[in-house]
Amino acid sequence: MKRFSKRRQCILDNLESRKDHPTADMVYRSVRDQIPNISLGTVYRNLKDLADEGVIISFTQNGKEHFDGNNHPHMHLCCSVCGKIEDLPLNAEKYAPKSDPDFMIRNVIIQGVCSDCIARQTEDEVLEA
Amino acid sequence: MKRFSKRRQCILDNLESRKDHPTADMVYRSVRDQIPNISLGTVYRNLKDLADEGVIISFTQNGKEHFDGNNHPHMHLCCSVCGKIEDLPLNAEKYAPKSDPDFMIRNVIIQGVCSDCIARQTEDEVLEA
DNA sequence: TTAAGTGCAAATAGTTTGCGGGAAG
DNA sequence: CTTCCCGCAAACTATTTGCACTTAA
Repeated sequence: MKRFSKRRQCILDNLESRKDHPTADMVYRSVRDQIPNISLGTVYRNLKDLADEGVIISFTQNGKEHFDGNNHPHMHLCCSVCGKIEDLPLNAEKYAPKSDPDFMIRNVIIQGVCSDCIARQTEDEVLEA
Repeated sequence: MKRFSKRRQCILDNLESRKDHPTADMVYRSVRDQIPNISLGTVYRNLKDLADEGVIISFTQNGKEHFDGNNHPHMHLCCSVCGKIEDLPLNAEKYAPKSDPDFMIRNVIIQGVCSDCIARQTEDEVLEA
């Protein structure tokens, strides 16, 4: 049976209290304030368990796994240039796939380039010319 | 200037001709039929370049990068249990994020559990009880 | 008491990169 | 020629895991 360990609780509290979308390493560094001898492996193990149980959300961006303690249905807008991750409200009906209407949606990720980075890229091209 | 190398062309052709969403290793194994001495590093390099140029799409699922030669706007429905990846039509206008209407959408990923896996999980729970 | 959790360090998996040789323009 | 591309193997990064020891229940 799953236990209610101090570390697990601390990791979950940390994740739920922040509004960014940290990686395992970011959670590790933050949680050491409260539990200085916690190990990175433990952080990875607990985050993985919590994600498998559906308590938290996880998704990969730029080769790194990011975690989100907010498990209300919402979307993630991700800019592949600057790496910014932003929350968006989710209209679940809108996304319900016709091919599998019972598909249980856990997370929706919109990947692309944000308007700031589009502007920056256009500038760069002008400079090159 | 970017060259039009035989390997790059072969990798792109391979990707465009298939309707699955292969990993670098899957492309590598398939492309060796035509170019037996091609190296895995070359496949990685070219896939990365093509993705950076926006010629192909890439996204990470279950810790592995998947590639898609179909760059018409569409979504990916991904089951985190069985790993199935399915294409869905996308109406880009409809999904334009309100917080950044000019955001250039490259890919939309819907993560969750497909109905087959939901059914299988329910079965398992009955067996456990 | 005892099964689950943890720290530590080693192992793994996927991907990237430096370099000398090879090919395209 | 000269610049980019490739094969190869080593390097790197993020993540997982085995084991002896703790801790929650």
